[in-house]
Amino acid sequence: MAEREVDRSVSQTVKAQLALRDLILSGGLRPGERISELQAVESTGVSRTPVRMALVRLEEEGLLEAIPSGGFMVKAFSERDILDSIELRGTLEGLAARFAAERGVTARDLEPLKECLAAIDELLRQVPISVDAFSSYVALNARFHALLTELSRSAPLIRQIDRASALPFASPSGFVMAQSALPEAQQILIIAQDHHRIVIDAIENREGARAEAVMREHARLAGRNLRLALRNRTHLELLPALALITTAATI
Amino acid sequence: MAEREVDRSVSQTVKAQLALRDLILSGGLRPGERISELQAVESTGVSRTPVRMALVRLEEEGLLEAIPSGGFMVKAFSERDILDSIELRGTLEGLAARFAAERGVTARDLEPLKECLAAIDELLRQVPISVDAFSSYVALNARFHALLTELSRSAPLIRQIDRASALPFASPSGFVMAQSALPEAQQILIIAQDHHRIVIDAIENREGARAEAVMREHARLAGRNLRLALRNRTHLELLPALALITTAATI
DNA sequence: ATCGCAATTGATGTATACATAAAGTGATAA
DNA sequence: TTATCACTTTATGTATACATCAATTGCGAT
Repeated sequence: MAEREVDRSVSQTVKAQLALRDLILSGGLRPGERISELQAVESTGVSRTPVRMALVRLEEEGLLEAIPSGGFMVKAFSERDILDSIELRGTLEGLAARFAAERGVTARDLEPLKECLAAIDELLRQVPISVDAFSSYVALNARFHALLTELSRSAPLIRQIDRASALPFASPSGFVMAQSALPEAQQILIIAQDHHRIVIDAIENREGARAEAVMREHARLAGRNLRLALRNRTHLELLPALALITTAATI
Repeated sequence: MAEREVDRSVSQTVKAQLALRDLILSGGLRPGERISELQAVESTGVSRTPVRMALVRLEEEGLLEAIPSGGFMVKAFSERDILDSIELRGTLEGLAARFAAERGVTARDLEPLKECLAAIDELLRQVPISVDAFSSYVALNARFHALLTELSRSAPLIRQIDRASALPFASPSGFVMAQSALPEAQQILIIAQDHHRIVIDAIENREGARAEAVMREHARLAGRNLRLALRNRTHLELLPALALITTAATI
């Protein structure tokens, strides 16, 4: 099989999973539409077995829904679903922050978090934030959230947060890029960074309730971003997962 | 293939999943032990394809862990892992209760919940609680928690709670049976039922914070049950999932 | 013209064969 | 006696063939 130069270092299953996820998030499949395995075989270039594996994993991931009679379809999400998913993530991250505060962390544990904080501070120093700076922010923000989650030292919680953040519109950086065209952008990033600073301070001082509350509020910034982006209808193409949102307008 | 009368109404995948889950929870496989697919084929009587499907689903369920070089092994849990899983479920159920309170529910929505409440009241009226009554309680308790979760009317949250409760030791009724031999049994059930009553009252009065707090505390009863059962080492055989707990003693 | 039944088509669920990679074992050399 | 290398065995990952079930379409009867 030399029809194309495939990277044999990754398994066919992973390849199918990535290809199908991209296809779904890019809107190649409409919500509610049944995904035919044969059609998926054609799209991905792998055989049915890894395709089936990928479909099962994407269902667990939340992007697909099992059809009772068999097979899978693309899941549809309402705006409420997305806001709930964000609130859910905030609740879980709040629990992680509380665990970290209550159980205590060492100065060494906080080091990478504080480096992240400083790097974001550096980014926000430029007054008109460039698009490149937004991309850097997304990466740093994702790193900060991952480190904070690990600070809980709770494997079950880390696992659950990862699963809750798997949905792209529920992830900590899901709607940051949507801000890049908004005038409120800089203010929102400054507020978010203040949340970051506060949660670290609360954890250092072992203030569990404060750490939990601020992380909950922090997540709600993503909800504000979503509503702003939907209302202004600006740069919606920057939000890949928006193809899955079923609004009254699209029906 | 007439070697045994198999129920063809359920899929082979489901059959394999149930059989393997029972095998794991009953301690047939030791934590950390690699699950051979061929061995699983022998145990379940189905072919490799549905076995592989079942293994993937059990991994997503949290009972198995993927081995980097391929295949799966039985996951090991510490006592801390289990307590964290319970706290996690309590946090999610608390969020569900808060959603229900804040968004409001109709009297019709609460009807089945109150019937559940009354049925449990009836059960607790007998002074020495029989083992049968404990079994009935487990069923009613599971129903109450499921109904309460649905009261949130949030599909993403319901989904996440189901996933968090999939681990048997994290489920609302995971450690109830362990109480059946304890003298504190009746008191704990009375306290639990009081929590049930309070959360309904809070939801009716749209007291979101109260509903959330009481559900969090309610989940912690399961943690108390676990610690009691582990300390007394009594009727541990009633707790199927205990085979997965890696304590200092078992190493 | 419409409703119902049957047949055909196409889907998924399952089984198995094959290839590849990893792990374990044995032998040989230091 | 121990360590290393090679070989064998066995595992998983993948592909494909087959069976079964559901859905759709077409034909016939009312």
